Amino acid sequence: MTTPSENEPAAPSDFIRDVVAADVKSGKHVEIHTRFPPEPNGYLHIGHAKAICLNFGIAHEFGGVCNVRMDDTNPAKEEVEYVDSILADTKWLINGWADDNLGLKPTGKTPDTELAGEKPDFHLSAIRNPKSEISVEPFHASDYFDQFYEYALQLVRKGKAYVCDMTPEETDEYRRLGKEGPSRNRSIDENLDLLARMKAGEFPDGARTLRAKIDMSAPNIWLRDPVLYRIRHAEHHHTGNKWCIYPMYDFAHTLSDYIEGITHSVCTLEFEVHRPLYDWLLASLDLAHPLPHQYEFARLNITYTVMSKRKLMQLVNDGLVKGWDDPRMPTISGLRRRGMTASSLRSFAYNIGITKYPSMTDVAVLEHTVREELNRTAQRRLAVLHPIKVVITNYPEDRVEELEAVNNPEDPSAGTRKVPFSRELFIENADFMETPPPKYFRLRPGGEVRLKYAYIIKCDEVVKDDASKVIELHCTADLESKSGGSTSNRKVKGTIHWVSAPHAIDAEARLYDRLFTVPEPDADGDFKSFINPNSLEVVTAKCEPSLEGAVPELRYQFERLAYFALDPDSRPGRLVFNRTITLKDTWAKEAKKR
RNA sequence: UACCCCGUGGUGUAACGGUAACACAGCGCCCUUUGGAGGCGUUAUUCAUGGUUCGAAUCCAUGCGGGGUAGCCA
Repeated sequence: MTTPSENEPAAPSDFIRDVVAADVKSGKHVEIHTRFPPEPNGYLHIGHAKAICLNFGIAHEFGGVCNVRMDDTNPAKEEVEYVDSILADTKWLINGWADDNLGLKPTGKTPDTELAGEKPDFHLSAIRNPKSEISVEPFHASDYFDQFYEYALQLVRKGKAYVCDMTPEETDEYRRLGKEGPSRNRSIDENLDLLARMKAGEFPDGARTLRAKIDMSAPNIWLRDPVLYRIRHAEHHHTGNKWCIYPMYDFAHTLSDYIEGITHSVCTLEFEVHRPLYDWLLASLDLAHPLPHQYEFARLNITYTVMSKRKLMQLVNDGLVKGWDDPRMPTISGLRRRGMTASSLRSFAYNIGITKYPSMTDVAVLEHTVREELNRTAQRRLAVLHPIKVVITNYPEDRVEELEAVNNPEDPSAGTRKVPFSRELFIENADFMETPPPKYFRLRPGGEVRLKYAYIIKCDEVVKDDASKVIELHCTADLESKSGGSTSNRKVKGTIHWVSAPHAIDAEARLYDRLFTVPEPDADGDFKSFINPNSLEVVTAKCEPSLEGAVPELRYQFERLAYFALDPDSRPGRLVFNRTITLKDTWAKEAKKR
């Protein structure tokens, strides 16, 4: 019997949570409000999972809210398919943990105008744990386009923004040189007029921009009059053809945080140099306090994989994997299909911590976290991946025994099940060696091994085909050695798994391995040249009959082999299992030494 | 090149001016009807130099190393 609190790992501590805790203690914020703001231009990956666990973790631990927000200000790259997958993956990851802290909004809802002090202001509050009868959706930066435009006008009127006529190339050069451009000192009226005409669609793409007027000689590039709006005559997945000018990240992101009442805006390190601009925007507009503050942490890197959305998209588009949710992908949907649970991903996120050091996490940490949970929870089953036939010559042909097998030795409440035993069996090909090396204690000619839950058998005869390939083993069982019996105490060194041949059911087993052969595939050269050619092996497994009732919710340990999860490709009578992760195999290490 | 950030065992993190610790990985042993799990043990750490201090991983300076930014991407 476990209580919910026991299911949750102890809340971690890090420099960002320290700040939040201090802000709560000082009364700076009444309610903590974070946000998870992905751009819908790809699927979420395990790096996003780190960000989700951080942002939702903070909301959860401090009784606050975390908004899911589509940062959709670039119509050229974004699609609804991604919006849908992002929400689904996020919900899956926080399910049963931080559902109550998920901030969404009623479908179609946009900000309300309120009076903040003497000035009009815009707010959009989150509803958490929305009632099922109302339709909800994630927040969208594109829902604030009207407000953004109002704020842009405010900046222009204050003389803090101007319409710039330079080409992209000129803009780059002037910024590099720290030189002021010719349009910089236009009158406010002219800027207002030009901005209105930009919005009205009078100019082609790229003809003009709206720029913040800050300081072209600032040491920080992002303070050298950054672009706030650009002209893009493009249809937007959420706002259609309403706009032909679109706000840039810094402008939209900062004000989205403000509009949603975000208290702690947590992002990755590459935005660190943008923080002065974030603060400048908030300070330059007349906004009600308290204002949000930005904090940065290091993004996740893991060995033997790649993490950037661009590279993941290449793998998909080049057909190197079967889709965004291919179980070899580090995407949330891929890891889920692989059989990793949301709770183990959360544990992983807690284990790796939050710092500003650009680290490379050993994939072994992820694998360990997954094994740790699966060892506690997975149902044990007998299945043979690479079968070889065994005939128990002294066992009657028509006899079948139902043997009792333990479902989970780590959890007695998981109970037991019956497994049929008969004269003809399959065992794992690797569990027999004709001329074994030292320290090999499985089956060999003349040798003995225990069949788990059954008898000790002795290999009498090795049957080979014309090509000298071993195709069958003839063995005799010590009928007195049956597991659980009064004379079952005989010890032999090895115990192997098996499946009764006439009772076995076939299942497709997809044996996944690391996608890349090197720890840092994107360190140098073309990452695609390091693809592991053996990242997927498909075999027909011989499974104990109880696996017929396998369900996608459960995880299975095929004893002595690996953890498996049912794949969505499964159909009645045609099971497909994905290998989530192998058991740690110390024999493999022993064998490797020789 | 300029600006910003970061340097603690092999890897990832903790220690918040007071005995450098935890996890993973590695190695060894024990146990085992999963060569799994578990138990026990073990190897190995503050980038460098100087300064402040009774005392520095922690504060300061310089150097070195790594990362980020320099899109009308986010």
